[in-house]
Amino acid sequence: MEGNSVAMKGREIILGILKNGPHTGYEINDILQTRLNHFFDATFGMIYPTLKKLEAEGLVTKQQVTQTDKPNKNIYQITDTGMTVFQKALREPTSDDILKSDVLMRLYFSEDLADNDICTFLDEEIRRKSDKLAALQAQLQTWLDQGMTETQRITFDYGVASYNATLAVLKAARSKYNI
Amino acid sequence: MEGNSVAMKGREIILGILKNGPHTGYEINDILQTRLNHFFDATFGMIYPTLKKLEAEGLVTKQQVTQTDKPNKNIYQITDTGMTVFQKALREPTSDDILKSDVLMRLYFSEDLADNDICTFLDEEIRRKSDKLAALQAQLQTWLDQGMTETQRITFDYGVASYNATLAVLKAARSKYNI
DNA sequence: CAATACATGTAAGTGGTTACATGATTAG
DNA sequence: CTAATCATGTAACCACTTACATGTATTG
Repeated sequence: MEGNSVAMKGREIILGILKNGPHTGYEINDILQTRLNHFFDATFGMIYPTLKKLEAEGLVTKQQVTQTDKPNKNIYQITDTGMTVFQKALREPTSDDILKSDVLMRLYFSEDLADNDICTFLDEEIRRKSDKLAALQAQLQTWLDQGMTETQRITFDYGVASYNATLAVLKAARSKYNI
Repeated sequence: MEGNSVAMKGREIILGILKNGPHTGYEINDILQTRLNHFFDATFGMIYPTLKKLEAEGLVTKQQVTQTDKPNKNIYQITDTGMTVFQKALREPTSDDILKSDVLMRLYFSEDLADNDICTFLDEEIRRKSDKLAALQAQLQTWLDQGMTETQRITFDYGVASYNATLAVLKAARSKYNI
């Protein structure tokens, strides 16, 4: 039906982040939540087990750091093997993106719903997307200061454009209801 | 961290399609691939087992139809219990949408990639999105003729807007490379 | 005095995906 | 002769998700 390419998964994505310097699981989550949030979802429940597996496979190494004022932490660093694995994955053919929108699904099926309910859905989504757009835009300057590649800029612009375009449709739809 | 709402899954989505009339698994796939394609991914490997579970739970009933010119088929119809389950799910609080973009991921990490490789990624994605946009727009008239609700129109407009906005960013990025 | 930032992990579950298996008819 | 349309299913796998468990220091 489609090509047999396989998307980069948590494994490769964590390797990619580690490629630019050693990090803790907590920091990896932070990067994922702020800069990649509009095209990837991360949870600690995925990050820590993946880091453990990566270490067992020899793709990363762990360094334990004892801290007195804060909890102890584990700093992970990518190995040469890890680097090779990542570089190979990066060059595979790309695969289709995957979008699952619960709100669009509700709208699709909402013919027997009251206008009031539909407006609640729309309002919720407008709020959510506005917040995400604001969060993304808020850290552009920091990102630029810390070093943003040209291709990372594309991912940023993509996010902003996507949020703006979909927000416009959502708001236009919302304005047709007198509630 | 976030609300505890749970998105509608394959189960509820199939019930939703069956709510508007009986269908075979094959037809359900068709609807999903054409009208909901931009916000939901369906495969036969998910549809048939789900239909089986739904039948076991008494939410749908199966009617076997023997055909001579084509393979036999099973027509599924929603039951009253199925209807109740669906209507309840529809009224739950909505949850965040989920986007996983392999291409944006590659772009994010592509600093050590040659311009040539980046262009390949961009071209692939432009092609894919153009095709999907064309496919979506191509069946607007059929959809309107067969009966499109106002809220379904929102999901259509959302798709078109999203494709157009992201295509614009992709094309602008592509035009910066002289390849 | 509550929330947030810092920090790491496990166990159980699940909602799928991928690959395989089968096969007739029709259109180009 | 090839591809597409019609049509249904299973088995194995797996990458996560959800929920739980634990704790300090700082900020408002």
